[in-house]
Amino acid sequence: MSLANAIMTALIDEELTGYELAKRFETSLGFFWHASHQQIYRELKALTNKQYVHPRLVVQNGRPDKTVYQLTEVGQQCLDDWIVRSAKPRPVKDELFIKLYNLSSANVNELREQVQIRRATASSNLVLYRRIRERRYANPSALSNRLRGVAMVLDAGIREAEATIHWCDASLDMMADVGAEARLMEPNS
Amino acid sequence: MSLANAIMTALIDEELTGYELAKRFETSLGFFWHASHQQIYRELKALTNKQYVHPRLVVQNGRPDKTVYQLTEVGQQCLDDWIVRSAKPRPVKDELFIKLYNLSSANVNELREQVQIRRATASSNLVLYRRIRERRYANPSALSNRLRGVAMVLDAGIREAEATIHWCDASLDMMADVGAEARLMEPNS
DNA sequence: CGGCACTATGCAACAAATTGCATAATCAGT
DNA sequence: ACTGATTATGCAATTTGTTGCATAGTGCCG
Repeated sequence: MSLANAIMTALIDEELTGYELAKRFETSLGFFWHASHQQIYRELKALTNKQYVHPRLVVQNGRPDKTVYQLTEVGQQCLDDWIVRSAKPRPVKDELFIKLYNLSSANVNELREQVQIRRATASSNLVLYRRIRERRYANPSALSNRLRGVAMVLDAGIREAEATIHWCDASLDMMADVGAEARLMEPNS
Repeated sequence: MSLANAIMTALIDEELTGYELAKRFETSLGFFWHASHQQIYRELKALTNKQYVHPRLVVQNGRPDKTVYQLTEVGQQCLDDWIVRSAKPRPVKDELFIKLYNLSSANVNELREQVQIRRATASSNLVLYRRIRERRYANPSALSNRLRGVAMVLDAGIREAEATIHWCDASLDMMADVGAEARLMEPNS
């Protein structure tokens, strides 16, 4: 149900097409909630059936027509109700952690590489988030309530990226001398 | 596929029943990957079909018999192959973030509460993780390769919990004066 | 001795998410 | 004129995850 609410959130202050929504989920909103275009189109259909959003066909010259969706009163109401209900804890699912549970001299090089990739991703996210913050959320107390919430989420992204970078560095240190312990106790290799 | 690999990881150094696996996913392993018992039983069946694990019936006196699973050679091989392949980035899915995108004077109290809950959870995780680290992973350089990997994951948990706590505190500050902005611009409320 | 929690397993139905494919138009570059 | 990227939409199949239920024995508490 969260996806439905994420979509409705994106529709609060602008009408969007499925495609544009998918774009949002690749950039801004998508930093904190991911969804593919297939999910979005499917969900939009479901939301339309429930009358939570209203589709409007926009005829275009030359290119194929498109459908923009706007949030309805009922949709807004339902979103508001959802917001005040208790949020599920963030699910923990990180493949890399499972892999690290299997750290050995045989795979340490590949795992090191994967940690480096993670670091690079976090690092470029951090640059991006910081830039956004400077441009639009530099002074939180001057923001409207809604933008303040967005600033909080952005702040979470920044802190998480920072923590990830530090963790990667510490982990790379710890992996530096893995390999000394040869596979002596595993005669079958 | 990650669930399969998480299960096989848990089976590396002990035979376990489905039930015992489910326990692991509620505690140790479960701090970093969640799975319900239904998922586990289903996956164990699939793994058995693929010959990645081998079931062994243990007849019990009095209580019903149980089935313990052990990792096979093929399973181990397949796990090893998976480990060195690139890990998917950690999926971002946090309901609370979507809710915060909708911060307003109408819901600030409920959202504040939800942030407090999040803080409390992170805080008790932190205590737990730190205790585990002190007891078993205090001196990382003395650890075997495998345990070193586990220590890294634990470290990630600790850092994430710390970052979450700090974020919650900062957010609660930011939410302190939300509400001043009345809903003057929303006449329909 | 009655009830409740825990061990132990599993089905069925459903919801959510992923993967792969398919269409079809526009626009920029070679 | 051809190629490939981008806009724009969607189906179908599969996998993954959730919810609710069902069974059945054991052991503890009052």
